[in-house]
Amino acid sequence: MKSQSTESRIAQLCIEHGLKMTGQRRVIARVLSDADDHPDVEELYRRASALDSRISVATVYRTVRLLEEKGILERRDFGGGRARYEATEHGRHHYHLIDVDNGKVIEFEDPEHEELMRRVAERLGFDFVSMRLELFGKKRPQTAQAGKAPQAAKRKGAAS
Amino acid sequence: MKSQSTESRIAQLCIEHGLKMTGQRRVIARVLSDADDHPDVEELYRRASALDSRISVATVYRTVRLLEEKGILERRDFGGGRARYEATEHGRHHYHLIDVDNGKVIEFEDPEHEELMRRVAERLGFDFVSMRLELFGKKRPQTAQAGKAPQAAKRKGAAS
DNA sequence: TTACTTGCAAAACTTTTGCGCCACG
DNA sequence: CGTGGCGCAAAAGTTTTGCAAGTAA
Repeated sequence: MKSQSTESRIAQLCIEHGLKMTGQRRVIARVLSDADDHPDVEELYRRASALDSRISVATVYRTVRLLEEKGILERRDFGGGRARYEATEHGRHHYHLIDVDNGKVIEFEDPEHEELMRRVAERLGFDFVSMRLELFGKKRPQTAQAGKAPQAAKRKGAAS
Repeated sequence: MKSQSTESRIAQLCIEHGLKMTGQRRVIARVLSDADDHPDVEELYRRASALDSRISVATVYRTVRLLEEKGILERRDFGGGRARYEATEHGRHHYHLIDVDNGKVIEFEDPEHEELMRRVAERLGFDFVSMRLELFGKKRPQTAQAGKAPQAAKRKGAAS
């Protein structure tokens, strides 16, 4: 039985990967564990700073890069010029539908998908490591869904 | 019957979209039409310059951005820090498998896929605009396929 | 003609890094 | 204690932009 801990889920993974757990990493790990969206570095820095002001943005960059290399995080590009991050999922994957009119991100699942991709990788002689799937769409006018001031997505700085 | 033209395929699309066809755009359009890989701006600039030296990199940036907005090009992120471009395909889509050990990109098809994604978009109340699918994998040692000096992929500057 | 496009160079941004100090293990 | 991490500020790298001049339609 695994002893319960006060560490966040991601902090646990860091430990399992043999990383030195500094105060800063613990804070960043908690922020990442609590996030249910796709923050960029600037946003992670903002949230981490709120918990502990002794954190620099350079450390956030170094940490997300490290965690990505360890496979704990995955980097996404939703087209706002900044990389965005979310925890790697094992098993139940989800994907992203980006509304091209406002940059909003909607998550969706598609259970068959990963198995499909594993087979593709295998057919090509590769072991599956990870994947990204981004779907871009335009909200359909349609059913009693009044337009909510559709504003063109700026190129820099899209939303969650 | 469509009259045959000396314009490249992409140049034709530019015209159909009502874009003013300058000499620079024609050259860039030709380079893009001829490319069967995924060049970044620097590479496009290199190829375009070889055809006509009176082109600046700023114009390449402006042009790919314009063509992406028109839906003529699609931007890709294969993790080298620079955006890469390829012509939008209608119908027979292809996807990308990136070898995590050396950054090489392998294309593959998966005919069911687009239809699958169209249905997902529809289910969520969106019209399908485009999609990206990137698969990351590690070459399987296996069958009489001797290792070809697997060198870790640098973070900046991956290959074709 | 006239609005749009280009080249050039500077600016804007995101991300990485060198260095001296600090802290986890 | 020693190796590795941190903050700071500078550097590096990519992409955008202001402006004056040129060009397609």
